[in-house]
Amino acid sequence: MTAPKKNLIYEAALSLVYESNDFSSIKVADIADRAGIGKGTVYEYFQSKEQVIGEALLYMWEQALESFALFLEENEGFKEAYYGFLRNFKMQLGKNRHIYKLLTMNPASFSVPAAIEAFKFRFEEMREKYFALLEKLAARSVSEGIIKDFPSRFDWQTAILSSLTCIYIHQHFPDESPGEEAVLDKAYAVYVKLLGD
Amino acid sequence: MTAPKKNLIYEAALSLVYESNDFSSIKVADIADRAGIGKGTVYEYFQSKEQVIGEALLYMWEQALESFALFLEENEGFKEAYYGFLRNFKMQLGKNRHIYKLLTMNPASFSVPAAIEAFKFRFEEMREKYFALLEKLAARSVSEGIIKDFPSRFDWQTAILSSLTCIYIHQHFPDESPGEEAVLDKAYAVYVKLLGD
Amino acid sequence: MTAPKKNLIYEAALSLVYESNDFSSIKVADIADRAGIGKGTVYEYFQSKEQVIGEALLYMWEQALESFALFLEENEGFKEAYYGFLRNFKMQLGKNRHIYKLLTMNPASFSVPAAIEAFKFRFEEMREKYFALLEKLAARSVSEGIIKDFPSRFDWQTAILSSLTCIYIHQHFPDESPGEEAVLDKAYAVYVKLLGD
Amino acid sequence: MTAPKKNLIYEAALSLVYESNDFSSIKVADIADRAGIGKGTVYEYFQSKEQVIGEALLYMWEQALESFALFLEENEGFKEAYYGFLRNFKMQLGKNRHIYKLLTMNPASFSVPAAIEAFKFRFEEMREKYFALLEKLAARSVSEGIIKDFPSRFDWQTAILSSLTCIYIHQHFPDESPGEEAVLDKAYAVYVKLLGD
DNA sequence: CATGAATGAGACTTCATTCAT
DNA sequence: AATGAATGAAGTCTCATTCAT
Repeated sequence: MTAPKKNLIYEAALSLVYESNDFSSIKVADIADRAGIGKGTVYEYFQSKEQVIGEALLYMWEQALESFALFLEENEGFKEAYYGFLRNFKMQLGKNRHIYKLLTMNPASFSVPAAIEAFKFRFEEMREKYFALLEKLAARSVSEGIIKDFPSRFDWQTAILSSLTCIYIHQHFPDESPGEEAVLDKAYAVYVKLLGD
Repeated sequence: MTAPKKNLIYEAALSLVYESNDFSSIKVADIADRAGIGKGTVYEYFQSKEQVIGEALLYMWEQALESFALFLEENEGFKEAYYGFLRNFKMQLGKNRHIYKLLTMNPASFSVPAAIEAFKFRFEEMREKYFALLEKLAARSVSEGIIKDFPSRFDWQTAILSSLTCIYIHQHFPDESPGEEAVLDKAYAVYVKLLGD
Repeated sequence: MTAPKKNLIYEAALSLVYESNDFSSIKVADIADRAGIGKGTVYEYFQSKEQVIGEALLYMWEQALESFALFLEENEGFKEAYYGFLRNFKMQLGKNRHIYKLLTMNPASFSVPAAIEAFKFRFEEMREKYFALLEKLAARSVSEGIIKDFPSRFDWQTAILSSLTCIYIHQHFPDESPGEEAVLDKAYAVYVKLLGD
Repeated sequence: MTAPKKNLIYEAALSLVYESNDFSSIKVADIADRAGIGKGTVYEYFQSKEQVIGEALLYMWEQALESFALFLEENEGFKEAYYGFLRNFKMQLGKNRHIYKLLTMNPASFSVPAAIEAFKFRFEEMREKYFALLEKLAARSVSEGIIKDFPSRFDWQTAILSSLTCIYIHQHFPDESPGEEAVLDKAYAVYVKLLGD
C-alpha cells in the first residue's frame, strides 16, 4: 500500500515544480502539506528532497510516455497521431507555461537531481524511449508518403521541436497568434514544410 | 566610479547563473567570492540577492541587445546578418547549454526576480526591444525578396525560434548533427522554408 | 503541551532582559542557550526576536498581576496589603535593579516591541488592569479611614509611585538608607503623608 | 577647532538617544548623518560607538549641571529655585519621555558605556556633583524654615525624586492630571509634605 | 507506519570599523 | 583632517533532516 502514498507525494511535488520553476526553492514542508501528510512521512519513502523531485520528474515522464505509446498504438494514421501529440503538448503547456523545458525533455531541467548519478542514467533511458516513439511517429509520415525521404535524426528532431515551439509561442502570445485550433494546423505545417522536399 | 564594481558583480552573478540553472541555489557568498570582493560589498550596491540576480539578467540582455543592434547596422545584407545572429546564439549556447530559456527570452526564466514588480516591467521593455530588432531582421528578408510576403508576427517568431531550436539540438546532440558550419546552413534553411511560399 | 516550552523561552528571555537593560543587545542564541533548547526551536514558537521579548514582557506582567490580584484577595487590611505590595516590589528590584522602569509599568520600556501595533494594545490592557488593582488598594486606605477623602487618580498614582521610589533609592544607596525593614515603614509613611490631610 | 565638531557629534548622538531608548540600536551611520559629517570622521574623535554615546551622555550631564549650578546661584529663595528645578525637569521630559531614567541620574542608564571602566568613575563624579547641588537646595529649605530639621540624605533624595515622579506622571497621563502650572504646585507640595514635621 | 517538534548547519543581511584617497 | 567604499564578524532566520512518540 505504499505505492499510492508515493504517488501522492509525486503529484504534490510536481504541482510545486509547475509553480516554482526553481527546484531548490521548493520546500519539503510544502510538498508534505500539499500531499496532506506529515513532513516526516516524506522521509519514509525518499532519502532526500533531491530524490523526491528527481523521482517525481521521472514519474511524470513515465506516465507521459506510457500514454503516448498507447496513443500511438490506437491511432494508426500519421496526421491524427501527430495532431494528438500536439494537442497533448498544448494541454500540458496550458497547465503550466514554465514547463516547456521539461516537456521538451531538455536535459538541463534535470540538472538538480542529476547531481545524483543514478538519475542521469534513468533520465537517459527515458529520453531514448521518448525519441524511439518520436522516430516511430516520423517513420509513419514517411510510410504514408507525406514525407518523401526518411529524414536524419537531427532533421526530424528539429522538425518536431519546431512544431512544439510554434505551440509554445501561441501560449505565450495568445493575442498575436492564430486561434486554438488553427495553431495546430500551423504546427503540423511546420513539420511538413521542414521535412518536405 | 561605481559602475565597474557593479559590473564586476553582474559578471560574477551571471557566471553562476550559467552554471547553476537554478536561481535560488546561488549564494551571495559565491557571487562575492567570484567577483573578488567582500560579501558586505554586494549589499553596498544591491538591496538583496534577488535584486542582484534580477539586475544581472537585465544587464546581460542589455549588453546582448546593444551588440545585436550594432551588428544589424553594420551588416546590411539579410543573409550575412542572419548568419551572424545564429553564430552569436551558437556561441552563447556554447558557453552554457542551460541558458536556452534565457536566450530565447522566455518570460518564465525571469520568474524568480519578477516577484518584484519593477522587474516585470523592465523585462517587458527589453523583450519589446528584442522583438523590434527581430522584426527589422525579418523585414530585410522580405525587402530582399528572399521571402515573398511579409509574415505575421506569429509566423516570423516561429521561424526564428525554430532556427534557434535547430542550433539548440545541434549543441545537445553533437554526435548526430551536421558539422559546426553546416548547422548554420540548416538553421538558415529552416527560416526560409517556414516563411517561403 | 507547547505551553511549558514557551514559558521556558519566556523565563530565559526575561533573565536576559534583567541583565542587559537593552533589548536589542539580547541575542536569540543566548535566549536559546539559556532555555536549553536549539536556536531554531525559538522560531517554532515565535516569529521574530522582537516578538519573543515583547511576549516575554507581557508574560512577566501577567504573572505579576495575577499574583498581585490573588494577594489582594487574601489580605483584607490595607496596611498588610500595602506592606506586601512594597515587599514584593523590593524583592523584584533585588533581583535586578535595572528593572525599575518595567516594574513601574513605564510605557517607554515597551518601546522596542511596541513597534508592532499589537503590543501597544496588549500593554495598554495590562496597564489598565494594574491601575485597577492599585485603585482598589487605594480605596481600602480610604474605607479604613487611614486616608480621609478619596484621592484623585493623579494623587494616588503619585503617592504609590513615590513609595516605590523610596524603595528604589534604598536599593541603589543601601549605605545611606535605613534598614531592610525600616525602609518599608518609610515607604508606607510616604503614602500616608502624601494623601493624608 | 575640534571642539565644535565633537559637540556636533554629541548633539547628534543625544538626539538619537532621546528617540531610541535603546543604546545598542543606535547606528554610527545615523549619528554621522545627523551630525552632517562622514562616518569615518566620527572615528577621528572617538574610539568606538560606545565611547561616543558614553561621552555624549556625560556631556549632557555636564551641561545640565553647569546650568543648574548657575541657576542656583542666581536664585536665592528656595521656592523659586525649586520651581525652577522642577520646570527644567518638566521641559526636558517634554522633549522626550523616555529620558526619565537619564534625568533622574539612574545608574542603570549608564550600563552600556559603563562597560568601560573609565565611564563608571566619571559618572560617579557627576552624580556626586549632582547630589551636592540637590543637597544645597535642600539645605535652603531648612535655612528658610520651610523644613524644620535637616533631613537625612535618604529622606531628601526620596522627597526630591518623588517630586519628579509627580511631574513624570503628569507627562504620561496628561488627561487625568492637573494643569501645566498646577502640577508644579503639586510637586512642590510633595516635597514639603514628605519632609515637613 | 506516521508524525511533527526539535535541531543546527548554513544562508542572508547588517553595521562597526578600517584605510586608501 | 575628512571621507566613504570596502570589509567580515556576528546576528537573524530558514529549512532539510532526525527521532522519540
